[in-house]
Amino acid sequence: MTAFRVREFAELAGVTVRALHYYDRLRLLCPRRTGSGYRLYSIRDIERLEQIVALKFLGIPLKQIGELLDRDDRDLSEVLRAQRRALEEKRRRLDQTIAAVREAERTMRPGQQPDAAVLKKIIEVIEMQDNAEFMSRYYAEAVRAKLADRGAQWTPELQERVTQRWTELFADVEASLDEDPAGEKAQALAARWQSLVEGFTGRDPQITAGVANMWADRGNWPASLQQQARPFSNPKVWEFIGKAMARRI
Amino acid sequence: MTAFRVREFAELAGVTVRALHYYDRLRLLCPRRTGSGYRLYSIRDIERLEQIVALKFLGIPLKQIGELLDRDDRDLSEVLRAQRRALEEKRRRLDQTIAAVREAERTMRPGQQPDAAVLKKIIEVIEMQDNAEFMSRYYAEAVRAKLADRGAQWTPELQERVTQRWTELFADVEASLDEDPAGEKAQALAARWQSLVEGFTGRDPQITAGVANMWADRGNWPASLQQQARPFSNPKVWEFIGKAMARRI
DNA sequence: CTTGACTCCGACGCAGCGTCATAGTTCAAG
DNA sequence: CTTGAACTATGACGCTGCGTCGGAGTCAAG
Repeated sequence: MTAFRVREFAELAGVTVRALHYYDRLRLLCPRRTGSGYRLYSIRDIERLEQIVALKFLGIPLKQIGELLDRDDRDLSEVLRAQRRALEEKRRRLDQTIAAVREAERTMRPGQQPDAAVLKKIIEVIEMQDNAEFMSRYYAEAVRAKLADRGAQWTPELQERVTQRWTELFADVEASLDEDPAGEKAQALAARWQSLVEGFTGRDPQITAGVANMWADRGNWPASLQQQARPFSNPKVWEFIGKAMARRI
Repeated sequence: MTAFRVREFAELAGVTVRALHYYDRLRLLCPRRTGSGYRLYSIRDIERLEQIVALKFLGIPLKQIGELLDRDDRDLSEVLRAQRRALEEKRRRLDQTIAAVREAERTMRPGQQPDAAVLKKIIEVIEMQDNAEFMSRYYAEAVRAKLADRGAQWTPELQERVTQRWTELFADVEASLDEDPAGEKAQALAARWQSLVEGFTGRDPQITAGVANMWADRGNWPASLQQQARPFSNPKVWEFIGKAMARRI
């Protein structure tokens, strides 16, 4: 039976010697040995190596590959499905990231723009991708607010108005959870959402401070909101709005 | 001036305390300190942090982010362009990977197929993606050949014929390097290429052995090939064929 | 026997933190 | 003032998939 030593085998197979050592140590691919300890690879080994490379290419961790190849049953189809889904999700993210960079580049064309404006574009996209981070935007605003001047002209009347707008919007969104996020109704809700965000956090710094504080300190939420069993905590609403906003890009 | 300690700041900004520690140690974001060493974050810090998060989101390494933010000039647009291209390339790869998994899943549906066949599908795609690995396919075949029976019916006449076919094909490809890889001519070349590969490596194991040996041992290439200043080493040819093959998928 | 080309194994490095472990700080309640 | 809970700081190891030494053994040729 013809056999190869690591170097030759590695070149033939298109991997590095180090990788073969590593697979050996992980018990993924353990060749025979000579009396003096040299590795000897044979035909069985190259087939197994090809399988390893193929699965690794799919982004499956080596540890899992080992289990897969040893229990040679139909785990594989399950793994493939799961991996494909993970890859597709990754691609969705990647697409949005690319869109973000394009947008940033476009914004930059004028040339004299400071980095800040460009980077904010990116941040917006980040926040749309993940509901948790989506929320963090308000926290970020909250920081600025706290640092500016706490509750300057944040009158109880204004607070009431803001609260009411958000409450209504949340109620409307909750009532529309089974709509298509790309559909008209959802897009209208997304537009309202955005206008609320911009209207209150973008214009008047004093009002910004007030809104931000409201978001930041859950304990300080007005009674009208607290009564609703923490309405802002309904993840479905955030999820829905996240999707709808994503379609607006 | 209002300031925050790590925990609060981290929650407000949507990152972890550990990350802030890490950014500090990398000199990316170094807040002020209290007398006893506690970190104190202020408004400047959150802006910088937002920029860091944005750039990190694009996949730019932290080290480079530090340099970018410190030299606050138009390096940024250059970086964005480069990063976008990298992301787009990544996306291309991802697409092909997903296609590979889908194909593998499809092949698997019958159920009784051994893993080997499924994984080979994936390997084919891997090799199309990267010229270097594309070449490795022949090396892989070479291993099997060497392990089978060296040079069984690999007569000099046959060797001459094979050599001539490949030589012709290489010459034709080299002459067409400025064609569109998706165009008719290129696709015809790709078809010839594939038929050569399949015709000689797929059918007769004896011939397979011979061809494989030819590919594997550069030193043994027939004089007719060696004369050509290592024609198989012209990376442009491999690149072109790689692209053309990719369009065939 | 020497030389040069391989081989072995062990260990550190990288990126970006997560996760203890150990020790000091702060602040309010008792 | 003390006590305890809740923070904070630093340091070190872990993870992935190897790349890259470094010291030491092996093998075939000259």
